[in-house]
Amino acid sequence: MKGRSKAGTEADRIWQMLVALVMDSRGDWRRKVSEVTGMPFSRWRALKRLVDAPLSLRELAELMNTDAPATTVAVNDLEQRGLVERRPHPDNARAKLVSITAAGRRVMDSTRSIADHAPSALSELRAADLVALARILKTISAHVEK
Amino acid sequence: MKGRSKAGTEADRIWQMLVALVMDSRGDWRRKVSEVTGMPFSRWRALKRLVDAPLSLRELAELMNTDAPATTVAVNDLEQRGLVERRPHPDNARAKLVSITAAGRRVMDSTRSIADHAPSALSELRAADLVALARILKTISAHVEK
DNA sequence: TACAATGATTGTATGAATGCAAATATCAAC
DNA sequence: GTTGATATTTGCATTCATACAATCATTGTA
Repeated sequence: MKGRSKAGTEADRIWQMLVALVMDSRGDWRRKVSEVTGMPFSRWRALKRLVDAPLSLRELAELMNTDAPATTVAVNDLEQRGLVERRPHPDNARAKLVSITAAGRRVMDSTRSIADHAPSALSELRAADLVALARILKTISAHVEK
Repeated sequence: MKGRSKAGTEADRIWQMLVALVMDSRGDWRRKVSEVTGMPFSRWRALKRLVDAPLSLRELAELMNTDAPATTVAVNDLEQRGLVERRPHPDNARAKLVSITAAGRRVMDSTRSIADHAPSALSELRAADLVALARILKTISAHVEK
């Protein structure tokens, strides 16, 4: 369902470089997110998916690549922290819609500015490359948010 | 020590975007590395630091941001798998040098080509942006490897 | 020599991620 | 209305990551 049967598109190779780079030298980012939010990193990941629109637990589970029980536990936790709300699903009495609260948005904002040193290899890029990189990443991020 | 008083903030912000992007949508990469190597992801991370040069346990612990006991456990595991070797430190009888074996290098090679789909936001970038991104990442990676 | 510091190890404890089994309530189809 | 599928929940079991206390040998130094 992705019109892309070849495992090796150019975009995929670039993505692998990105992932390898970040996962290898990601350092303390997870740790810092946990410290700032006071909750496990996985909670932050869940909360992030709810920024744009409410989701059912089923949808959230799918986005997170986990199963329903794990999602229930995560949402329970987030709800007890007052960061999300469970509301009945308008079209389906079985499902529940999970939406982020104002407090939840505040938590997400607080992590947006977490300081993490760029590896020297990045900070020593030519200025033009930095600008280009910033622009490209902005494009990607804007697209991902949707 | 890093000639980076001004460009640092910009580079750091870009780095944060990179990290957030990857950490949020990294999907199954960790999982796949574990599957291919048959060991926890953290072992791969440790092994990666030994590719370039042998390290003492102390040095390895510092690079991984963990403590000595955790490092001992990791090295024990890697040693039992035949991926690293412990040798006496030439200058310090207390320390031991951990070096990667041929089998260890083979494991690292096997993970270099792990397929991971790029998020659609990335594959839909303009061709020129993809090229620029690839070039920039190559520059960064080459620098990091050193 | 005596003593503090270093490097490694063993053991223990805790928090977290992940996956599975089973129960409940609702829906959709027949 | 009975039945099978869907959505959520509870509970459990396993594996990992992480941190800390305590021990032992070695080193450097007073």
